[in-house]
Formats: sequence, C-alpha cells, structure tokens
Amino acid sequence: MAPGVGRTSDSPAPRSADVARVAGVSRKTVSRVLNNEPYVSDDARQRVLAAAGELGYRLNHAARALASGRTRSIGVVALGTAGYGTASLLVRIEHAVRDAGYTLRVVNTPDGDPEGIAGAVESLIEQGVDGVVVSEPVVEGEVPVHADVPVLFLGAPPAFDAARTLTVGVAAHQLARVATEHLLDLGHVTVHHLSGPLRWYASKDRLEGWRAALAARDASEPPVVEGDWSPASGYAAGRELASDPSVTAVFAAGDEMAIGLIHALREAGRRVPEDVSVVGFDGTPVFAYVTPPLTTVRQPFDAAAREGIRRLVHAIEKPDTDLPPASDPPVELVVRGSTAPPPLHQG
Amino acid sequence: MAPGVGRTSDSPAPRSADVARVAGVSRKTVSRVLNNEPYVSDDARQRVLAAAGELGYRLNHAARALASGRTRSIGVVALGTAGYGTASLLVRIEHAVRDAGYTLRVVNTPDGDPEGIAGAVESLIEQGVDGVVVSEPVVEGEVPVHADVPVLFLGAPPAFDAARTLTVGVAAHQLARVATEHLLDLGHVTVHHLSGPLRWYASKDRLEGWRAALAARDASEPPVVEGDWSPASGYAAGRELASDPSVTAVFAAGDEMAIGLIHALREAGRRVPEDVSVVGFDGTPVFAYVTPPLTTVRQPFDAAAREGIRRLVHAIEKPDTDLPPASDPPVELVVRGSTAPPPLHQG
DNA sequence: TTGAAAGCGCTAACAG
DNA sequence: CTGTTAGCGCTTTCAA
Repeated sequence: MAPGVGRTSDSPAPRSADVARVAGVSRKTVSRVLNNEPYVSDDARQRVLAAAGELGYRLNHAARALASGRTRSIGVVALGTAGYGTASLLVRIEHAVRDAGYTLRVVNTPDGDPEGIAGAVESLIEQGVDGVVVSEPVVEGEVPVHADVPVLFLGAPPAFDAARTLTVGVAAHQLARVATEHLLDLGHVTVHHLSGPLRWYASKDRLEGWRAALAARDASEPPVVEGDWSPASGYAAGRELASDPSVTAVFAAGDEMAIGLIHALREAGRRVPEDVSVVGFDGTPVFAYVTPPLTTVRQPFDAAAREGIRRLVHAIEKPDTDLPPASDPPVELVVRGSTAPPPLHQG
Repeated sequence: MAPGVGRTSDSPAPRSADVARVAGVSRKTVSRVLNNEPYVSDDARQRVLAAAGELGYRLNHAARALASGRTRSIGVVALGTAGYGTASLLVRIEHAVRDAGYTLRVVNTPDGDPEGIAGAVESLIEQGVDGVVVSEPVVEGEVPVHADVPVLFLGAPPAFDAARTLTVGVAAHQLARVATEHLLDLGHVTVHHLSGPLRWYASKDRLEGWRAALAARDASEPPVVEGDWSPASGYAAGRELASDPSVTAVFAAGDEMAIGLIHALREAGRRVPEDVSVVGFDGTPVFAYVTPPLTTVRQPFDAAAREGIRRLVHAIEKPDTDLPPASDPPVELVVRGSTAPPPLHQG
C-alpha cells in the first residue's frame, strides 16, 4: 500500500502543525516547503516532505485561500451546449489551466447572453477565482459586472468592466476568408453563406471574413441565411437554397449546419459537390467519414486556449510586466470531398 | 447602473462586518440571512439584504469553507476527450450540480486509467470538494485513493476506497440489448459487434448487453472487433468486416465508430442498409442528417446525471437517511435509415 | 535560514 | 429571535 494511504478515516485529518511537529520544525517552515519558497535547508525540506508523506497530509486550500487572498483557480464561463467546437475548447482550456498550475471552475450559460454571463462571472468571483475566461459569448449589450480579477474573452471583443480584460481571437475572420477563397479559387462565381445566430460575435466574425473574401474578388454578395448552429437549421437552410439554381457554393459557419445543409441539398436532387459545393467550419474529425467527406477549416482550439491562458495567468501573476506576443494560430483548410468546381466551369 | 456596481475598485471589498454595521445587526444575523436560516425577523432580513446590496457585498467562500468545513462544491473527473457522449454528460452534470446549489470543479484524465483518476481525485479532495463524481472510468485495477467524501461512479462499478461510493449506471447493458434485438427483429441471423476499448467498463457493459440479446435468441456469437471510439477505428473495422459476406448486421458501441464503419463498408461496395445494417450508440443528433441517417440508441445522459447528483448530494447532506429510488432511465431506440432486413430475408 | 505572533472572513456553539 | 465568543488552517509580517 502506498505511503499515506493508511490513515484511518476516523482520525482527524492532519494539519500543517502536525507535519511541523513530526518534522521538528515550525509551521512556517512547512509552509515554505509546500510553497517551494527559498531559504529552507535541504535537510529541513526532506524532513517536512517525509513527515507529510507519513501522515498523509493534504493541504487545505480553503485556509490557504483565506490567508493569502489567492486561490490558484480560474473560472470559465462556458456555453452549455455539447457541440464539438465548444466541448473541444473547454477541454483545451482545462488542459492549459492545469499545465499552468491552476485548477478549474466551470459554469455554463446555455445562451451566452450578457445577463447569463454576468451572473456566471459573479458566481465565479464569489467563489474566489483569480481569473475568469469567457468562452465565445454573444456580443449584444455590455456585461454588467464589476470584476476585480482579469477576464479573458476567448473569441470575442471586450465588453466588460474589469480590472483587466484580455482578448484572444480564434482567427475566425481569417478562417472564414480562407474557406470562402477556396470556393472562389475553384471557379465559383460567388459563395452563399449560412451563418450562425447573428447575435453571436462568432457569427459576425465569420460573416465579415466571408464578406471580405467576396469583396476582394469583386464577387457579388448574396443574402445571408441565418442558422442557429444546429444541423436542423442547416437542413432548413438547405431546403431554401436548393430551390435557387444560382447557388453553386455555400460556406457554412459550422460543420453541423453544413451536414444538415448537404442533406437537404441532396434530398432536393442537388448533388454535392457536383452541383453545389459546401465548406464547413470547425474541423470536426468525424465528418471526414460521411458522404461526401466534408471540406472544412480547422479551428485552432488548442492554440487559442493556450495563448489565452498564458496571457490570463500573466495578468494574474505579473500584471505590470509585458508579455511577448505569441505567434499567430495556424490557419488550416481541410480539403475533402464536399467541394469541387462549379457545374459549368468557366475557369 | 445596477446597485452595488458602483463600488470603486480601490476600496477594500466589504466584509460581513460592514454589512452588519450598516444594517445595525450582528455579524451572526448577517450570516443567518445569507444562509437562509430561520429565526430572523423579516425586518432584520430586509435591512441586511439592503445593506449588502448597497455595499456590493460578496460573500467570501474561502472563509465560509474554512469555518464550516464544507465548500458546497462538487468535483468531477472527466474524460479529456471531446466526443459527443462525454461532453454531453459533462454539461448535464454541470447543470444538475448547479441546480442542487453546488458549484463544479473539473479535472480531466485523458485516459481514464486508475492512476490518472487517483491523481485527479486527490487534487479535487485537496481543493476541498464535498463530493466527487467519476465519469465513465476504465475498469482495470483499483483506484488507490483514500477519499473522505462520497464518490459517485457514473456508468461504472465501484472500485474505490471511499467513505461512501455510489454507482449510477447509464443503462448501457439494456441499451445495447435493445440495439441488438432491433437487428435480430429485422431478421438478421446474428449481429456482429464493434466494441470500444475492452479496458473500459463502458465497453464491457455494452458487450454484455449485446451478448445477452444474442443468447436469448440462440444466435451464434461472432468474434468481437475492438475499436477505440474513434471514427478511424470504426473505419478500420469496417474494412475488416466488409470482406466477410456473412456480416449483415453490426452493432457499434459508439456513433462515431458506426459512421467510420459505414464509410468503409460503402467504399468496399457493401450498401447500407441494403446489404449490411448498422446500429450506433449514443444518439448523436447530427447523425440524423448523414447518408444513411444513423439508427442508434439514445443514452439517457440527463437522467443519469440528475439521478447521480441527486444521490451524491443526498450522501453529502444526509448520509444516514435513505433515499427513495428513482425510476429507471428511459431506453430509447432511434430508428433511422441505417438498418433494414437482411438481403436474403428469411423472416 | 528559521520561528512567533497575528490575522484572513466566516460560521459554530452557546447564551441571552 | 439575537448576539457573543472562539476558532477553522493557513500565510503573513517581523524579528531572530
């Protein structure tokens, strides 16, 4: 049996004073060892560690937080939806947070609206987090919360009254542009766009990227079809678009919407990609295995989470120093089978 | 501007003593109001609430935790993968935890192996959670951790040395059985099985369900093909199975594997569902929109999370009383387009 | 390099 | 119904 496991469960949990007694040092020295502070003799350090192991000692974080005013925890306001994108981002954030030596508190806000976010941030701050990350909120309205800790917005602009707000984009604009250009390069005269809910910042950003790509090629800009990220909304959009023979290429702001869209198109007799090309957005791995395999742009979730947490932790720990900027996240177009030249290729 | 937002950020945060002073009561009365304890006059309650609002008071959870020995938080050990299943479960857990008046701490263990789980539980307990939920771990080996708080295993058997371990299944056995029976009912002579990694409890449970369904109908049991939950592993399995003409029906232990499987089957010239029927497992919504739409069984994530958290909270708050058992989670077969009678239907 | 004393902000137990 | 008195277990001074 491993050391420290043998403590009988009815004896009270050991405290730092117990460790100090067994190790023959003061409580402060125990504290120094536990916090990796300098000015502790190797000998004392060894004895403390041995005593802690022997006693099965576990530091009480609540007491530490109360005494130090810091919790070494970060709170995240996540979207309470289980899509590939948001779930991936959350997993990456957890990983980055843990690697930075912090722990994670999570609150979901199903709608991502300002009030929900405000309430979530409020509860996180009450729990004493050292920093907050807000993952892809909607953009309408300001978030009416006073935060004393740094707040990181992942994939959205600051709209917050906080000690320090940070923003890390997920390169959505550029990804959308690359997706659209891919279609244009194939020879399509223009590209239709199936967006997410326009209240969402993520939707606006992607829409702007699409618009910029069109403008750069002097392509006309067809009306936007608005979805809600769900495959069902993509399906509905597909039925609408299928009846318009001028539609030969569509950029969907999410992979799941793209899948619904393709399904409707094919049901209506429009072949994909022979008659209509479709590009998704996210890079969901499983859609490499559907028919046709989905061409998409991969969101750099890991890079965004790492860079965001790096900057957040920096703001927590050394608010007055500068942080060297990070390299831009990779922009990755994944060409699979859902895109092809238009039916009457004039290229 | 809302009340309480105006506090200048350089003045120190108000404490309960400040609220008490402004309200003209003792600190204990403030505490009573904040904790919804009885024996406070309405008048005093109003004054306390007003003072708290005016001051922008926020309770310090670290201090409360230290004084009371409880944190009102629950830790969850999650699988660090972003599949639909695990992500959904996590979202449901968060929701159930919040509804119960607790907050959530999350630690991921990419592999779900005992050591990883042990470390995760250890760190959670150190952070002072009142209870732990371990979501779908693998089964091999015991988890060498001594937990003083109740531990809930969601979808796995107890293998833990804890004050109290609870288990809530996700009806995987029965769901697997229903999926298999659906295929048998269609007239298939037997059903092949593409499992998850056999080290995982979730895989074993589904495998048992499949096996039970086969045995009940005196169907022969073909060798199991083992995947790793990924669509790529489903694809590999599909290439293998495609070359065996006796394969007319496959039950895949996960939707994503089923998608990969179908892709390989069709590439090899086996039509789905005309030549081979495939049933998935999870109920992923988007796969209603692929070709063919995937027949699957829906996992009762919400019911499992709610029931699990209900029992965990009960174990935390009233460990000595009994809890009325919950009704069984619903078993839902979602018949879509990937299943049909076998090619030479003898039914 | 080490230790003694003084809290951090809250709730528990008990008395009114 | 309300208040008083003690801590919870740690880190922070500050002095040795």
